[in-house]
Amino acid sequence: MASIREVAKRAGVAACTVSRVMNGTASVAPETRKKIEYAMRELDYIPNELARGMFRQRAGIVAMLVPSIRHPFFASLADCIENQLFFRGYKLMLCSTSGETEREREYLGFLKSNIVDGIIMAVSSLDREEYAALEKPVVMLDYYVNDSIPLVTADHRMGGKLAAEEFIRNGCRLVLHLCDEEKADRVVSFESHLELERILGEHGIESRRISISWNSPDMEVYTEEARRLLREYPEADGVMAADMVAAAFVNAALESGKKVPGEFCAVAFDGTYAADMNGRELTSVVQPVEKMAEKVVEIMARLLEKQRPKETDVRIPVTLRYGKTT
Amino acid sequence: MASIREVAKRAGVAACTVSRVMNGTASVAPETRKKIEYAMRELDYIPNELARGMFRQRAGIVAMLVPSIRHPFFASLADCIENQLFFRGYKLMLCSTSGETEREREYLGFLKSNIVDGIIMAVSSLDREEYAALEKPVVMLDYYVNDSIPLVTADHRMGGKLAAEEFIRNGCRLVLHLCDEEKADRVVSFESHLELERILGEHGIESRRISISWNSPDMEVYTEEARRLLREYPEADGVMAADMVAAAFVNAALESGKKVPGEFCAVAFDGTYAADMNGRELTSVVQPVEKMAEKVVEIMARLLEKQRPKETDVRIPVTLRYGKTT
DNA sequence: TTGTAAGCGTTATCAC
DNA sequence: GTGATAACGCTTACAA
Repeated sequence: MASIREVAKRAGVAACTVSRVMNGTASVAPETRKKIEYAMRELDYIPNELARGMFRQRAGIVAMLVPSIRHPFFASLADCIENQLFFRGYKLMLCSTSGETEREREYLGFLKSNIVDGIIMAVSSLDREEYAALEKPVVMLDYYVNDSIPLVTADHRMGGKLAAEEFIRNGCRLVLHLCDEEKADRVVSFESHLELERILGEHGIESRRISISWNSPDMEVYTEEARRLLREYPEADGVMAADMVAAAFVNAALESGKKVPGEFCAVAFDGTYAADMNGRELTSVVQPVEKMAEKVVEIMARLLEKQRPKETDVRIPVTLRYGKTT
Repeated sequence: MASIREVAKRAGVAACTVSRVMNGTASVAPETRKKIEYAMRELDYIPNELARGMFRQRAGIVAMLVPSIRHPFFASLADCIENQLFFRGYKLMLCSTSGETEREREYLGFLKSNIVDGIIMAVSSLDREEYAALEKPVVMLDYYVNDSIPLVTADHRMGGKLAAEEFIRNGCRLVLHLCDEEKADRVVSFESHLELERILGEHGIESRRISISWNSPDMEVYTEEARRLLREYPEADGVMAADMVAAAFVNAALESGKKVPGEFCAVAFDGTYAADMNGRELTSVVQPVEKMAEKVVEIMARLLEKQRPKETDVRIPVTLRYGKTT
């Protein structure tokens, strides 16, 4: 691997001049430039980004922490984010915590080690203090830390409202809604559940909040759980849950002879391709993944350039997409 | 960010002694060690990996190139690979080419720029020569380049055989099978199609090979295409395709009043969670993602350590999982 | 056991 | 317009 000095020697100039040609940081005589460009081509010279990064103290890499890459929602989001980062010249390091707190912590350490320049958090199992202490570019998805750490999230309250209204329109009497475990009350997405409960309550409709872990998406597990819950709540006639879980419920309901819709309604939360996979497309609250990715990366880019982000609390409207389950 | 020199100054020693403590590269007097460890803690010192990488000429990062992160198969594979890399102290940079050749080429450049130490290719739209010219750790999934670039792949021939036998058992007469575009004949996965055709042919069963692009998985597109093809081949009574595509076919077939199975059979290739999402789980040829990831990373790790890999052509057996579509 | 000095490959500063 | 020189933070001879 040719170094800048070898190129310089070959072109009969000093290393810094080669650098100037590459970066256009100063004017170089046309003739000198020619010689240098020739030498570069001849040696098939490619600058060493590791050395550049070392000098500038930046790696050009942004990490994204997710519970599991396989999860359709995070996979979709990661895809969009990678794309946005790419256009701005950053690379994506994708880190799967598998729901392990220790692993999340280890990944966070990448910031201090200068392995990455910033982190996008699509997972959050630590205490606020730990995130607050990072003092480096961090953008949270779905988890409020404090006013100085930007937050981007879908408008979950609105999602809960849209779902509730749909259940009401469908005349449901008992709606199950599944959220992510105990820590649920720390994330913004929990608002959809609160809002759902509130509105349904106002209309005299019952609801049951149920915890489920979805660190690693597995239809078999979900389906088994859905069957169990439908046995436990035989009068349930509605469910709100993440795409795959909602799909599992629809399958289980059909299995047990219920009509969907009619006797059982489902509203999928997220609205990724997973909500479409079922023969009957699921009615879903769609998180605008693309737009979220744009916002996240826009903010991250500003932070990386040491600028203050334009917004630090972005709530992006969701929409209700009508499918065949309500 | 404290540097090693600051730690050294604080502990009243030279920088190299601090380095020795961190890396255990030489014996250090217990007392000195104490002082250094104390200073490190006091300054909250974390070594700068960028500088370390620069010295060792390695980033500690492996890139994986995929057509789309969202695709269930690649998402699953990436998840396992990230996990395997993590245990060996490497990080994963996930790169989505979106099917664009130029973008693939740009990502490959990461090797020469020292941005990553190795690349795992789950995509391949370039000519063999370009891969052969890389001269750095590269492991191919599903695409044979030459004997010196290791290849890991599921045994697609076996997959084709298993699928064919299943169609035969089901008494199918015309089987559609969908593969990825023109370049299809360059990847090992194409063998499943050849084998399917061969065996079906031997049994006097017709088959049609159909090209489809799946760079970005989209159920709507697939379903529309499935409907169209079922209209074009009304006598079709079997299909082999990637999970999501197979699911789309099952949905379309049911829509058009066919019984599944009975009048129409489907064998999904891949067997990710996507094959389970449909209420009727799809009969599928399961690629052992976990095992593939293990092999890939094992080989990559050896290459990164400048050792010769134990195997350079790994074909991992697939299995047939019985679902409700045959 | 420890320190000095050089170097990894790049770029910025300051002369000339 | 160009070249020396130093610096980014770390590690490894080589010396002491």
